[in-house]
Amino acid sequence: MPNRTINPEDWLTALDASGFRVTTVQETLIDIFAHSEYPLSAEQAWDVARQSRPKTGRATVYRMVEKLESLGLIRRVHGYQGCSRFVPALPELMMLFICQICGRADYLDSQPLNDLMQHIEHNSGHHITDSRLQLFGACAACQQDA
Amino acid sequence: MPNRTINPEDWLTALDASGFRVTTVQETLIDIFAHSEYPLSAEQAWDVARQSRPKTGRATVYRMVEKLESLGLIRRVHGYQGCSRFVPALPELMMLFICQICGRADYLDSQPLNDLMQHIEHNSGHHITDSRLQLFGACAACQQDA
DNA sequence: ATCCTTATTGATACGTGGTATCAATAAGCT
DNA sequence: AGCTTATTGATACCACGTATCAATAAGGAT
Repeated sequence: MPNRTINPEDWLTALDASGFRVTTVQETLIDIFAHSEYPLSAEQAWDVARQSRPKTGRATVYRMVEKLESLGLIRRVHGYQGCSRFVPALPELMMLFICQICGRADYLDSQPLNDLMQHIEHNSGHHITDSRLQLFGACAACQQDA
Repeated sequence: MPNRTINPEDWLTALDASGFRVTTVQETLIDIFAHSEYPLSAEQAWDVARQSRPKTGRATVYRMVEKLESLGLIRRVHGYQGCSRFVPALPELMMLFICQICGRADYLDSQPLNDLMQHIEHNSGHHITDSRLQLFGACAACQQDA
């Protein structure tokens, strides 16, 4: 799904570097999130995980999602189907486009958004520390098919 | 909270125009959402509603929230405290700034966002039908106080 | 390689936010 | 005022997520 390659090894390295133990569940779940074609909820990831690792616990999946999010490796998608799905986080690509037809996420360069934020800071007097921009519609590929 | 006046009468008119019956619960809840200083969850609105109308049912509040949202009169805030709070919707002011200190929402003119979207449509080939931009930080007033 | 410590896990129970059901109520037309 | 039917409120229910806690397994020390 991401229009840039995600390397699961990097995520394991990041966990290790943060002092966490590297376990088999983690490897399983990281693989699932890093390679998913679509935004995944914890529940969905749990289903996938149990296919290859049946005794995986539900709480463990939720814990992993929380950990990956707090480490900035995945980020929440605020979509029409709710706000409980996650995609890999790509730091320089903060804008998400979600296709309402195929469900895939496209990552967009955030520079225009940064410019917009600076403009707003200047005009409003607010100090902006974080932003969240998501776009919805029909992706280029799905428009072709229609 | 909104930097523009909300008229509860208009909401009742909108409900009526859509063929819904106008009831006392509706008036109560519309007043609550239209006049709240902060984004409100259904649960919070329920608490407030029961102060003046004790036998108000929980399901009724959820139903009203859904109705008001589907009519475009309130909109969901996707914030750090979750995604279950709502603010009055102001059609021309689609960008929300949420102050992390006082919790208030500020509505910003959407023209720069529209320009950004057009730019992205042109560059990506996607057809954008909806957008959601929220900004977080410290509002001008709260910066003064600090 | 084995032992030891302790982070991590999985099972269970629990909590919260939201929904389905359905009889009772009350809009609003006649 | 009476009738029809949308709306309501109480209850039960469900889904998603979290707390608990004994069992397991990382991974450093020996």
